[in-house]
Amino acid sequence: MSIPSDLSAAGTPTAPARTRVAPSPTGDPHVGTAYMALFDVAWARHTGGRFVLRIEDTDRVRLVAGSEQQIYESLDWLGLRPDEGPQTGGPFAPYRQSERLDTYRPYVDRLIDQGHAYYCWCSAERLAEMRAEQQRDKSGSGYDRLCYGKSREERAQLPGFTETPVVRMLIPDDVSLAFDDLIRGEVRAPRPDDQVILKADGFPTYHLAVVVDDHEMGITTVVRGEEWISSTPKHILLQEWLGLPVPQYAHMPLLRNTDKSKISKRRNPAARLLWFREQGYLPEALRNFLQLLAYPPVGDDGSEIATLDQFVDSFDWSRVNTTGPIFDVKKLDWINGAYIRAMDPGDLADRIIDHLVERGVWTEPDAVRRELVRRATPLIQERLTLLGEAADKLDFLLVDDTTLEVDDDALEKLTDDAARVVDAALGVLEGLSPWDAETIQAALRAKLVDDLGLKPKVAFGPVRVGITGRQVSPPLFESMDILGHDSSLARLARFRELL
RNA sequence: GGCCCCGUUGUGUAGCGGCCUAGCACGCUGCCCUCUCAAGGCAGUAGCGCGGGUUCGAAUCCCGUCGGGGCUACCA
Repeated sequence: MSIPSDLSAAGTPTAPARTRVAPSPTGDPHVGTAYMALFDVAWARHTGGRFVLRIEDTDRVRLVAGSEQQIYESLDWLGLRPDEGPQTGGPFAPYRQSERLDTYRPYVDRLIDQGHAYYCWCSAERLAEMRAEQQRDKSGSGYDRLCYGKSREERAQLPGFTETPVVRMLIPDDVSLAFDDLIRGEVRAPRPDDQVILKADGFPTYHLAVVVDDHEMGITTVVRGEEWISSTPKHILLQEWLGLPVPQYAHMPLLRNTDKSKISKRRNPAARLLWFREQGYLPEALRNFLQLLAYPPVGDDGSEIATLDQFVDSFDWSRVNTTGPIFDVKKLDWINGAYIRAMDPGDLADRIIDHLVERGVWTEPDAVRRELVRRATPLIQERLTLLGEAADKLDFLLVDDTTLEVDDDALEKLTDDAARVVDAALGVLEGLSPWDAETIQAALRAKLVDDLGLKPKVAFGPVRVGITGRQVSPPLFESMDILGHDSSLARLARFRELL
């Protein structure tokens, strides 16, 4: 018998963690945000802590209206609602960086006073030229500190001057480049440039803002993507200069496109978090899938199907992989199907309706129609991968007998027996009672299979096409049951004329 | 280019020096079941990037190499 792996952890209580996810409202929310949020939630709940949402809207140029709202909605949809954030509030409000401008300025002034930061009046053009030159010479990159140690007046004499200055960090020669990572252990990062921390428009850059806000909001564990490893020394430096505690860092592996590049909306539609909802994925399934990326299964007996609670209970940073997983939706499809199969049919029917109405495929169904869908849902439940597929599978039940279209393909594939079969079926079905799946099947089987000696496949094929218009459909007899005696007969009679 | 990070079947993972003739799941293929399609059951397919060490023994440790990725913005 194996020993629970978290036995030792259970003995050493961990202090409640405060984690945060900090997306930028610069477009449709990204799957990466959900991925980070999931691990944030896992750690926060595992330790009895809190999960915070902070909106990082310091890039005024790339700001996209409405995307902040979408962030809330998609996080809620996924069941990862933050404990604190702009929409829920909390003790450290405001949770939107654009509303916290006053808090950053004093930190900047302190850094300038201490000599750790300096003004820079270099124009964008000069900076661009400088970089181009460094490219050519293959000389070291980074700001050349032209402005360092100069007053505004002194600098104004030199070319490439601009009126509105930025503030830069003065990276010392002995910056510490190594830090501890919860997932990777000791990590070494590249030597940073004299990074801008305050932009000309008065907004802080990410680097200053995260450090200040993470501190002000009491964040203890920073969970973010691997792409931030190279920036971490800057953040730690700022924390040291400012005398702030250094939080624990957990740099998650990057989700990737099939070509192994960092997942992007350009190359992968699934990079858009909203895409999953549009496609008809269940939020529980997506969450379960995300939980499997760069992390071993945590379900019973190692099952990959597992609840959030199971994930939370067994959560351990050391189990997070360092390799960036390729985001392949195939597995998600299977998981989604598994969740659909496990649902209560009534709930599933409601979800199907909601989804289809939301997508504009169906109009809001009336009571009769809704009941029809509820009755038919069990027939398609184990045949669904995505919610949206229900429309196509249920269509034949929702259409009038006279408007039911018969697939040309299905028609062509019928054998010469078809007319004979339909006639026989019509005959035996005419006065059939009671009208239920079992009786229908028994009657049809007795007549077509036993009497006419047809193979079941050949016998029921034409009936299926007549009833559903397709070669492939939900179970035939149950479908006829739901359709009712009159509709079924009407369809077969009408179909007979096509033969 | 420079600096970092990473490298187990097609994909997600297990493996933390002997239990590995490398396990599981998805996918794919075949068979069974069967009113079609699914679901389910069974079987099969395919992997430790490469080369050196260390060791009695390496997927597991070290070095190199190759490959992939990230960063290198007044974007996050």
